[in-house]
Amino acid sequence: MNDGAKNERVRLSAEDWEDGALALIAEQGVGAVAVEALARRLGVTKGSFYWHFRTREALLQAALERWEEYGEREVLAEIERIPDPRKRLPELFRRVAHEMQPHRVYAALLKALDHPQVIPVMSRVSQRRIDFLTRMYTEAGLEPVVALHRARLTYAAYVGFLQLNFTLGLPRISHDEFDAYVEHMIATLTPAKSND
Amino acid sequence: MNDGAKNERVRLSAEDWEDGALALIAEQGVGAVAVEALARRLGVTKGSFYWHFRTREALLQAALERWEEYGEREVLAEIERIPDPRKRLPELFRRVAHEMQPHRVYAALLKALDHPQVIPVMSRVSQRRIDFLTRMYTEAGLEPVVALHRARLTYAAYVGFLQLNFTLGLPRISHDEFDAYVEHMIATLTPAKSND
DNA sequence: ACCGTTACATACTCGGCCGTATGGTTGTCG
DNA sequence: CGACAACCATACGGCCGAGTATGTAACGGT
Repeated sequence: MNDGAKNERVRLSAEDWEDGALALIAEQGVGAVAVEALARRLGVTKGSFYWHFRTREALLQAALERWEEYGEREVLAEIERIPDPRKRLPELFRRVAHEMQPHRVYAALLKALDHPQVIPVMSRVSQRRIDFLTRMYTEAGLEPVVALHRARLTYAAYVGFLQLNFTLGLPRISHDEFDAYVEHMIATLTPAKSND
Repeated sequence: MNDGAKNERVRLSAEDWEDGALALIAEQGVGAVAVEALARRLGVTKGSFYWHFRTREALLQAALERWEEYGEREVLAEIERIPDPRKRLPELFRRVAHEMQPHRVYAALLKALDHPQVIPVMSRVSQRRIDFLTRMYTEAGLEPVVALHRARLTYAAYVGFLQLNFTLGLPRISHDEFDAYVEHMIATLTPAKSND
């Protein structure tokens, strides 16, 4: 079917531009998504771009929606397959902690919350994730109200961690120390095994 | 002495421009700090600006350093005067939770971490605050390593909260619910009173 | 009263980036 | 093999914001 070779002189599709935009966002932030720059990056010129998209805004919109679509999904589904509800959250934390790539886009979008286009996207994504955490905490035995607060706290810690660590480069934490930090998080934020 | 009337046609000083820049940052973000816009806001023109500063970058630099200088200071000092170490952190949390103004600049700067000038400033400020938290946790009875992790977690939660709540406007949390959230944070992150 | 310094106005240049216009090339299908 | 559509290049117009050049008004000291 559609062979997806992305190198050499093949004609581009709208999706190629969207992927390119997302790559640029991950590397240099939303502000770096300029038409001519992206065109050079893809080995073509503006003329091509304005055939696929009416405006730069349209590209950003499409790219963001594409990212929102293709986000999480697998991870959360796998977590829900774990039978013991109390083992889900620790597993989720460890899983999330050891993938770096998906976070780069999210972190870049956090830095770009002045651009009005990204706000609704980030709102929806964050809200869904907090809802998911709330469910997990509830099923792990917390009262509904407590679960909601704990979910917010957890997700805030996640967001803040992203900012502090690879946006700011706070003293390059070592790999072992990072693992210890994750375990500390689990111990602090996760309901203890013996509890009700 | 120096009458500080900021209205009407008085001559401006460099500090006035810096304060104006900080106000603009708090309201519309770092990107909104444009020379001509700021000049209009102050009732003058560019001509004035380029007398006080060599470049726009210089203004930003000065404004950021001014903010870094005039930051926290009183709050942290007051906290340290509380005799019982275990009562300090809860008090700090409640204090911080009920001031909104100082956070606006910090939140705006979080959204502006693509601008290379703000990164070192934010790094220093964040690092100092984490160090402070680490000391507080240690004095409250935590092991040094645990205290460091807990401090990072706490500060990450703070940063994340800012992003999620008045950068994104996640479902406008009510005042009462917010207080409950803060108490939940204290209960979760603060060493229990009976413990060692 | 004068004069230099401080503070500001006005009018320009210049570069970056968006968007448009138009013409050329590469496919593919009857 | 011609024709129509998909895809791209080149060239241009225009806005916006930074920075420069230069002239001018207020002030403070002597």
